Amino acid sequence: MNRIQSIAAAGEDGLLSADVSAFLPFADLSDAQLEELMRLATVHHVDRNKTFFDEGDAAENFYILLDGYLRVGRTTQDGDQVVMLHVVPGQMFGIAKAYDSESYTMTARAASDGLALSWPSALWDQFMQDYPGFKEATRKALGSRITDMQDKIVSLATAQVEQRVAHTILRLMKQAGKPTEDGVEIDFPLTRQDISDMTGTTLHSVSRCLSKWQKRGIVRSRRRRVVVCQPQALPA
Amino acid sequence: MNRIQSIAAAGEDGLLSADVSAFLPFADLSDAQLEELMRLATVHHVDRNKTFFDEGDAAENFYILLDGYLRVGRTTQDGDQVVMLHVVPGQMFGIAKAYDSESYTMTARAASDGLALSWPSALWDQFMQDYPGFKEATRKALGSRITDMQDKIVSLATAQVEQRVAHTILRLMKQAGKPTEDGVEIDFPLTRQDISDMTGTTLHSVSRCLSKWQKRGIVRSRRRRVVVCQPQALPA
DNA sequence: TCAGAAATTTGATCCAGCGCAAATTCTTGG
DNA sequence: CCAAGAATTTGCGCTGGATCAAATTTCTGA
Repeated sequence: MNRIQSIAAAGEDGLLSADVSAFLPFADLSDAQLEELMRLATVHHVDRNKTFFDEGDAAENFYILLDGYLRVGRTTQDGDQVVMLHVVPGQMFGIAKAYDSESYTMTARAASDGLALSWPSALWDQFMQDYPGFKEATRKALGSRITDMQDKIVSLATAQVEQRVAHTILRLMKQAGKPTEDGVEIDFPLTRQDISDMTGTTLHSVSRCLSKWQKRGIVRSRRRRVVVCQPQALPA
Repeated sequence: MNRIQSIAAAGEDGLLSADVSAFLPFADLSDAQLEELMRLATVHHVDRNKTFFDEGDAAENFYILLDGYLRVGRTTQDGDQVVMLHVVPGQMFGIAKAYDSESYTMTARAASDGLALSWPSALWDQFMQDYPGFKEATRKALGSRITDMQDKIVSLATAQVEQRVAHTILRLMKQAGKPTEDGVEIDFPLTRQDISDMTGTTLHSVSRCLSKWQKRGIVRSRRRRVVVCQPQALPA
């Protein structure tokens, strides 16, 4: 049984698009280890706009995203969404255990239909010990989150709306860009409202930015889709 | 030789105000371990507004603050300071190693004259292994930083200037408040400019907030000093 | 003790971007 | 294929807060 098959078997799902052993946390494991890993895993399919977990929930599991994209963020009392980070395939999420938290501090929502594996948080310390890549991957995940959040704070504190939207588009393009004939397309459904939730502005302002840039040929966007044609022409 | 003396000896400084063994990272160590710890440590005195390290510097050391307060943040191309977090005595800082970074991502500046110990980053993994409290303290430190940064992002993305300033004052009061006859004083020099660097606004707007609140008896502030008289009366 | 620097206050003006409203376009389930 | 919902665009007026300017207060070092 090869590795992809072992995942597939665990998930009763012949169509998994990713090979978990290719992901850093579980690199360099024996087939026996991988089988054990998969035996303990739970497979989650989550439809677009549904959540894997909500802020405040007890942190019962930690996850790895196999396919799809997630928006992770908070909701304020008056209903504003604030999206703090995106998760792309191969990344861990729901890793409250990594920083001593008993419950999730954010909500993880599928931006496109999502497929993930999870393990009970009780296994966290064991994974940290047993799987060499796991500790490493955790460090890297924390590092990229912290620097992303720092960037976001600087941006919110000092940049104008246009620049914040531009930076966000560029980051998404790098994280989840797919080359097309006339530019790089962001590979999941992305509304004006989504972008405004990421940048602390309104969907109206985002729409105005995109319209302006489209007139200049910098981007091409349609409903839920954004293609970046001239990345270097985006402001600042 | 008691513990305080062992620190003092290491620093050729008879006046250290803190006992490092009382700090979580080094709790429950033997005297022999503490002496070894201190033998490897470097003592740093840093004047107000001077830095322990600057963003981009190679992360050669990690630190524990013994006395004073630090502002940790970034400077943008056009000179804006953005302060992301404060460090109070007993906390670790400069812990780039905890999240897989080769260089410091922020500048650590003394808000009041600062006293800290540092160790070479090469010792990080050894400390994580040998000192039971160290791993624990690292997790907690990462956790509180991440949640603080999340709060800050939500605040910047959704709250008005007044609320952001109020939240910041309250947080500083909790972290570094000293009771006085007519309220809780923030225990380090804090200018209007400093507060605006923390809240993504201008010193003028901060001054207007404080003036208004002072008229209502909510705060009492003078040059570089802020006393909170009625915390519950601050907006939101 | 005094001069200059640093910090604060306050007024006046202006504009980026929010809130609101309405029309339009795109998508989907029945 | 159509109806209803979802997403987007665009115009307009208003305001929170930035920017500019200047006076005042507080502190520090010579």
